[in-house]
Amino acid sequence: MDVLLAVTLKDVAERAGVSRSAVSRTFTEGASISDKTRRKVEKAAREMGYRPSLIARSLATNRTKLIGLVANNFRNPVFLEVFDLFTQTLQKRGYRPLLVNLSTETDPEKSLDMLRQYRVDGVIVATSTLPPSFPSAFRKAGVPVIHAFGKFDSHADIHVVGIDNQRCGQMAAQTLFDRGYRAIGVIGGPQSATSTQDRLAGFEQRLKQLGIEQADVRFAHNYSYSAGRDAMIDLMSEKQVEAVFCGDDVICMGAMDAARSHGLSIPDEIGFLGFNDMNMAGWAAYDLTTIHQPTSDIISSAVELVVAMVDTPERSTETRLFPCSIVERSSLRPPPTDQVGGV
Amino acid sequence: MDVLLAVTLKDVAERAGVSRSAVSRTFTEGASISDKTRRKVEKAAREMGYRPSLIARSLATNRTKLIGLVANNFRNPVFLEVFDLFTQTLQKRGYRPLLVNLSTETDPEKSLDMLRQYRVDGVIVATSTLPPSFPSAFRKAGVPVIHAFGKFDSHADIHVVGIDNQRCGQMAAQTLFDRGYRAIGVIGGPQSATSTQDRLAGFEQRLKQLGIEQADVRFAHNYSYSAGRDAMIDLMSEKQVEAVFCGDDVICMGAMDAARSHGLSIPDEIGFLGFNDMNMAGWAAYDLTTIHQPTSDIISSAVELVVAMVDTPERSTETRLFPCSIVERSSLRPPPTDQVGGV
DNA sequence: ATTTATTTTGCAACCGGTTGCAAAAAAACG
DNA sequence: CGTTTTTTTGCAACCGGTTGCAAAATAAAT
Repeated sequence: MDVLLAVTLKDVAERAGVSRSAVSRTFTEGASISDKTRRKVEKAAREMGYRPSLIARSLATNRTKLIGLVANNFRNPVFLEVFDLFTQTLQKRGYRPLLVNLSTETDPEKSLDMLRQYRVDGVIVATSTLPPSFPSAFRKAGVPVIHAFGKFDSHADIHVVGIDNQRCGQMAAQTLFDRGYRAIGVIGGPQSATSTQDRLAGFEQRLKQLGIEQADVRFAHNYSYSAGRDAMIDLMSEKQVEAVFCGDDVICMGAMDAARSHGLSIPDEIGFLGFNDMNMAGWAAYDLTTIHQPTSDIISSAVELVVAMVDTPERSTETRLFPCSIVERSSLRPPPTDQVGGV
Repeated sequence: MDVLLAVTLKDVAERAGVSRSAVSRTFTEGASISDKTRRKVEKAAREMGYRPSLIARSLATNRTKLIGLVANNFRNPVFLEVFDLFTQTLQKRGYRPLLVNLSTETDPEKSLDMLRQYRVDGVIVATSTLPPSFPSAFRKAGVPVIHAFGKFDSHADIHVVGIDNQRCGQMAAQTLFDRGYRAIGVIGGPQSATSTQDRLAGFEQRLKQLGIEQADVRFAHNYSYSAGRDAMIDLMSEKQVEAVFCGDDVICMGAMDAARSHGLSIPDEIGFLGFNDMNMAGWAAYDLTTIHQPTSDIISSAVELVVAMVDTPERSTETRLFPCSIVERSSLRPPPTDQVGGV
């Protein structure tokens, strides 16, 4: 049998013949302790297999080194990258992610409550499908919070790290226009998502500026292949478009397969523009031209910010936006080559 | 400004005019408390926005309600389902997952240590690419541990929940044989993964029993599309096979695309059998015939078991295996129809 | 109305650390 | 060497809860 009762500070102190404070200080960064006692303590600790209890420390210091990570979109492959990056980045800084899965939770209040009870040092809300009121609730509770992938708001009382969705929508419209597409469809993400709304707004605005017909719009009811396929089937049943701008790569893949089953070839008969540039976008079966969202920038920035807020809770609200860019593959006609001197 | 200092037990007790114990009991399941005081306390608590500190409770009860969730495979889409299910299942039972990302961690000991310091109530190690010695380390430290997707061992000192990989390998071989494939290739997952080894062993054993040529084997160096593609390119350069059994659906998709770029059509000229039956396997561009791994059974069982172990740490070691099954799609020739009375 | 059994309550110790403060020890100074 | 300054140390209180125990209050039985 093994040590079931954890060895405590007191045990080590007794063995090393010092006070409990001395042991505590040995394991506290920057505390005043002589080399001699430190060595004594470390020896005793090693021999007994002592590890300080972060729970007890948290209670005393009022810092848990836990960061809540709230998401409601577990089935979308972008979240693989998101989780991977979040966990790694937090880990590197000595923090731990406490995951909250909101995908089925009926009552977001519940999880807010849960995170508060665990006294997390901060929260990162990583979703664009929750209303800003949700992250706000944390702020009201005095918990540092970042809304990653969120909407930046004029009244902005919470930190946002993400992209300018409206500008991305404009970029999408311009891209399709430049390649000669005129009859255009859109398959957005869930209509309630702020990212969907903003991208669509930018998209339509630019189309208008360019003076072409407004796009035919559908919304996928979630970020999934089948939702994309269904939306595309619906779109095709009603209108013939030359290109489709999708609000997410997975949705786009579903839409592409729907188009193919309908006998259309990509990009000759119909073009597709995705969003996110997730890993799979490069897979040969789709080889998707898409708008790259700088996920890893967003995440490291969000982590950096939330960690900084732990020490300066009242820093003024910031919005950090990163630029998106087109990733050229083969689901759209190529851009016109700039023939110098050509007419 | 809002309440920055959290309301404590004492504050509520004073306001309600009762002792601290009374407040504590109000928030403790099954404690002895009269309805009258409970109501008084609840009223005061509500008015002050009191939420018990789980940190303090953990310290006093020696239970954190945290379950460590260790994985090293964040980029494989199966893990979307895994995370989604794990977090939800734990949440439902009042536990929280404390995520550990081992994908880049050079030293697994570090994270073990971290989890111990947080005094997690239990650990679920969800990977087949770590040696059994890793979960064992938790056990030695007196922390309940489950190895999900792990290898069940004869000397089995840790609980394993997963599948019988060897039997699955046999099933794969039999399936390919039944459909008339004779020149067969295998693209396994990473060679060091126990799941890879076991499946391969079962596969080869069955081929031998069936008296056909041994398979040509390659290993993908990780669970990724590109690793699958590379392995397939390598395989094709050396030998012409009629069908390939892949150790994972993502690997399989990479392999399929490699075959297609090589001009082969699926399933007419080459067949593919995947593993896992992840969501994407049903996507039209691949439509993969694959072996279904009952992920959700494995996960709910693992959670159930780890939670049970919190109360009975010394329950005897269990191995829980769930059956796999073939999911018929279109990447393999159809099975021979059983012509009654036929020759 | 007593006596007895049951339920509810508060006291106080404890969980395992941290930290301000003053005393003790060590180092620097004259 | 004695003094002054700096560093190290231990004491004791605290973080915010839980819980065994005995006293107090209530309910049941006689």
